[in-house]
Amino acid sequence: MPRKVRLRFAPSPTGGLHLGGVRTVLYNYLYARRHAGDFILRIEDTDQSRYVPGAEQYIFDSLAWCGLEPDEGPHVGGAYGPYRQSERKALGIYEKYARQLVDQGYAYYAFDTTEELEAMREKYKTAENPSPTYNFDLRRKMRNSLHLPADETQRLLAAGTPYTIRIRMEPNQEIRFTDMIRGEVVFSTDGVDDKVLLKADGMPTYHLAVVVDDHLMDISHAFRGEEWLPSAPVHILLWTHLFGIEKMPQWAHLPLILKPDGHGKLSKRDGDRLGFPVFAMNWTDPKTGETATGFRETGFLPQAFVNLLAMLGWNDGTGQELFTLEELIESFSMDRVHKGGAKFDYEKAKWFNHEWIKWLPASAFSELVRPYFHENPATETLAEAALAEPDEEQFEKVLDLVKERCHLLPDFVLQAGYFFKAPTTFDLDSIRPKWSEEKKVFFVGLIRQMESETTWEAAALEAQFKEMSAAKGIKPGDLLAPLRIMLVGAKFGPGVFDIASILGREETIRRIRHVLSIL
RNA sequence: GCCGCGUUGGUCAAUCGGUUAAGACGCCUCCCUUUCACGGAGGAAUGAGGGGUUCGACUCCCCUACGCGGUACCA
Repeated sequence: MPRKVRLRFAPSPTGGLHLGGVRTVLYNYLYARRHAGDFILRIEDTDQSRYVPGAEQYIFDSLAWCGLEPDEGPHVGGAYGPYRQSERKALGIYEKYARQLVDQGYAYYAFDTTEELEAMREKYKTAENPSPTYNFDLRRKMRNSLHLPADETQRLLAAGTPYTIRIRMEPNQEIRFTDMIRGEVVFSTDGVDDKVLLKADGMPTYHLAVVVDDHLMDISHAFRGEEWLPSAPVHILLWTHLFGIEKMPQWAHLPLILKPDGHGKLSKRDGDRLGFPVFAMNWTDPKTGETATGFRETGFLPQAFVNLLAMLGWNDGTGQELFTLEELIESFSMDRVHKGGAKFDYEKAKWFNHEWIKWLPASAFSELVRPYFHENPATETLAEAALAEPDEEQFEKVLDLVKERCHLLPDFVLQAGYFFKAPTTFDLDSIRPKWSEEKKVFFVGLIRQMESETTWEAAALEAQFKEMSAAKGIKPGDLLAPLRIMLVGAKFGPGVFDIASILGREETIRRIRHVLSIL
């Protein structure tokens, strides 16, 4: 029987979830769904010093916003819980395996203090080797159960001396594995240090925890960021010693998302510096109180956010760029994931959002747009009041009319705002140079005509307008611009008669009168 | 320093030994539109460098350069 496909996303609750993190979630999620498997969320909170309150909830909320919700996790439960490593530690899960490794001779006790380790690095640092590691060579000079007399080790243990458990890396061995993206990857154990497996506080490090939990949770595929590639040999050895290499999940190390300018991984600071979001949602650091803006609050549609992330490192080979989540699930495959990192391009990101706004009916996002209009100041007239609190149908009609002009949700405020609140500033400079008494007379006549108009449809309004301008011998174009500025305040927006028809008779006349009075 | 992973236009990228080296974003020109957009047509712009292998390399191999990642009792 083929193995059940099970993937996990395993973040540390240390802060906001950024682009790269969400993309890792997405690829795990897509692969799981593509193969009718399970998608699990596991919280790796083994570093108590870096734990940030609220970060875990933030992760749940971000996944929910993106529509990438796990089948199992701390907040939804599941058959493989608990899903927080701090809780699993309390159950003694990790310690048991760490002891087993010591008993088997694959790991050992190390009693070195932080100060001693620092001293060691300082002492053995040279120009050729700026960062000496605790490895097969240097461990001989340290205080551990491999090189201390047996009775001394016993004495230290009995005395309750704090210790860590380190993996014992034997030199000169080749470790290889097949990465789903990179193919065969080979390491020599010479370059790998004796990683700490169990910390002095009893918590496992990532290295031990990831192997133990992936096994216990029956994970079949593990996709993570490329920054983990160098520690893969440790994980492979652990799998070999503990559970058997044949049970190891298939690994894939995802390319990094890079800064748009310069070089390096995209970080939270780049967003502020370059003026675009890097987090899924707004994230306020509880310690500093600083808020980093999110894609959600910037006005991205979750569908667009997921879509653009998917394309950052993957494509289906056909040239298609716009995908729904369902389509992504349908066509996603790991062998089309890139090896090289991708620089994030905010302009392209906005293009994705624009495409999604154009593509979706306004009913799909009107609830997301409404809040942006709520800081509308008090209205002055009855007609305006009615516009300020439009019914859903009217509101969506307006959004559909202007959506092709909007890249981000807040753009609707400018593009649709004049429908609900009369403009307060007018581009009169575009009218005045060509303004004349004759035109004024025309508009006065237009108002009179409008007052007696029986229908209020765009087409009829336009026909009537042209008829009148012809009668006066004025080119319609010379009258259209002023009319637009009267209704909108500036030169943008859909057809003027579409606007007038939505504004309604009373409001349209009111706006024409107003501008006439200040001209 | 050492180890690992990368390198096609400004950016995202197709190509899986033979193409005039797609497409998209952005930029520019024109058309449509008596506004702004949308839409349409077109344009500028790419295989890091050097060796091989081959009848033939963007594609395979080696070297160099460059970039990135790692080198913690952080993940």
